[in-house]
Amino acid sequence: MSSGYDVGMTASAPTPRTGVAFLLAQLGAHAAGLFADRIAGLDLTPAQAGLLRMLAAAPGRSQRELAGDLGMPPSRFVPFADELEERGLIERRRNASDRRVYALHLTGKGEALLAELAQAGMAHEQQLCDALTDEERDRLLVLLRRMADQQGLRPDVHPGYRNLRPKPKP
Amino acid sequence: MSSGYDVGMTASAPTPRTGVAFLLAQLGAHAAGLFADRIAGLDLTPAQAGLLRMLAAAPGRSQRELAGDLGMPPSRFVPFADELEERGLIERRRNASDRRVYALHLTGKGEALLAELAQAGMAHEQQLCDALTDEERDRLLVLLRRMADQQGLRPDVHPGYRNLRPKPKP
DNA sequence: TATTGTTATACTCTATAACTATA
DNA sequence: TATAGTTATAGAGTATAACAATA
Repeated sequence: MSSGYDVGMTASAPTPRTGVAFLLAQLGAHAAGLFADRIAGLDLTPAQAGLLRMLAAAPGRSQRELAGDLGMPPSRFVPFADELEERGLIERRRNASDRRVYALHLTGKGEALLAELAQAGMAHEQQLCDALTDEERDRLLVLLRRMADQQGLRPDVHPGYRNLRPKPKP
Repeated sequence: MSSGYDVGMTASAPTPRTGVAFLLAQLGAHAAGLFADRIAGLDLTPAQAGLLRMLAAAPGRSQRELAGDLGMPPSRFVPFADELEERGLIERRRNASDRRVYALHLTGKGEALLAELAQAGMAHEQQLCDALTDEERDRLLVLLRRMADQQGLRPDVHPGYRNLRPKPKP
């Protein structure tokens, strides 16, 4: 096999499969994809789920703040929030003292969906950690938390929303 | 703080920050982003780097095969390969026995760039594992490999190419 | 007739930049 | 004048499907 070429240090590719970095990227994309598929059953995209969680954690923030945390421009946030509002999951409330801003809140229906989301999240976690014992999972958690911390990643809020869209149903 | 609502199990969001799944997605996206930034200095996108590595590991494959492994339709692969060919990094060779297919190969220049890519990959790995001792990194590697294996992820080939484009330079 | 590589087209998404209403 | 939200528009990127050459 292996026809032509071989200039000096060809060898078996750089450091791809071997390294932690590659495995993290691979597993991370895999995890995000599985999660997207799972919550598609709730008619939610990862970004929508992210907003619901953010509103539960800190209600009443402005659209611009939320858009910033989700990594999207305000202009894109508007139709994004529109859909969730039309579905009765979130609510825009005018601020009396500054009538330019909307304070965003979860509705009762939104809270209920968030509970379903929690269950989906737990099942997702189990599916992903199926190859690990409980003790191993704990040790993994410690290491990953330390890495995330040292890399300056915020404890909550957006992994790689941005480019995840729902899949068509063939 | 924390105005309105609180329907039963509101609490502090589902299982986001806590779980392995979320941390993997977060760290994975972070790692992919850092790597993209780094190799942008070599005028390469992650997908381009992926193709170079694939050609080093298994030269002479057809465009359709490669496109499939990269997760892109053949129609998209054509201009993708065109650019790399114009830059003199890869080479299309007609198959004499079946003149429909092109066998793709790295050029000498491509091999040289691959060596630079290897260095970038090693620096990337170090940057990401900065918070870990060597022993911890080894233990992490064992756990991640086992997870990836059990999840059916192929040992090499594409993490989350697809949606990673180069950034504009402001 | 089936398959490789290629081109063309139509569609989705996105960011940029105007616009309005409040301040 | 500056800022929150909104709308409009134009551009990039994509997949789908048609096409040509070869089998």
